[in-house]
Amino acid sequence: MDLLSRMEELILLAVWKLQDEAYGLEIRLHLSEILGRELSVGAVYVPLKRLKKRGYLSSWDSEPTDERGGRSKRFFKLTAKGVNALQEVHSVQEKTWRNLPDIGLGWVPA
Amino acid sequence: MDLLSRMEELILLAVWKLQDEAYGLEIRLHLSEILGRELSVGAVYVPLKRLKKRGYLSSWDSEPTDERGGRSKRFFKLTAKGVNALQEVHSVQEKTWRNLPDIGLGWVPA
DNA sequence: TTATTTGTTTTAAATTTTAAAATAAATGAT
DNA sequence: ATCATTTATTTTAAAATTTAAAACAAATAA
Repeated sequence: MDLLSRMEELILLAVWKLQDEAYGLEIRLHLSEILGRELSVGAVYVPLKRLKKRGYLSSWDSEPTDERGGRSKRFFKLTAKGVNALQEVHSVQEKTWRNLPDIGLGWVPA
Repeated sequence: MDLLSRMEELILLAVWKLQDEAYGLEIRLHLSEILGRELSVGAVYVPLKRLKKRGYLSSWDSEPTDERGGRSKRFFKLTAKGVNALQEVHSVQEKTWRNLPDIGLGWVPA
């Protein structure tokens, strides 16, 4: 089983966090804020499609809304497999970030 | 400023952890244990070289040892820039993994 | 009907990852 | 001495991922 890539992790976590508002442009906005830089549209939509194809996400298309430009949105939701994959990276992160020795370079993680 | 990729993060953390034993094959062994699967040699050496070129790592070549096959090793050490980059991904991980709502899929990170 | 807004898709280049083969330099065995 | 084995790094090419930009689609506003 392969670990999620960085972007895949960020996108799955964004879907988790955004709950009922997890669709492409909103995910992009959310992650842009967290990263402190503008993500391109493709940087989100391309991996979203891949994650769905691999069964980490499910999706459904909404009805259009009556706002200006309010097209149908494709909403995403984590699958059990998606949660599992997140659990795996989390476990690796736990292992790698724990018990780092002091090497006198000014910072040790909390 | 771009985030470290997953593999870059893992390698920098391995160098940190291994301290005086941070060279290619040892890093590979260490990460293979953590990931629970065999990493190819290139999977470690290729990013190591890139991380050095970008200034996240410094290196020095040891003298050969008197063990069977004990060639000179290239040891790596984190630079201040490397620690900084780790600090950045750590900060993003903090933000993304904190306050995830319960979505009833059987697991919420500690 | 034309412009603007919100949203998704496509595409192609750049970058990263991976596996495999090649190379290098050491000791052990015959 | 020569050959085999071991430890170690380099190179290479294919596959996969990331990214930016352009294209496309469908809605409301003017």
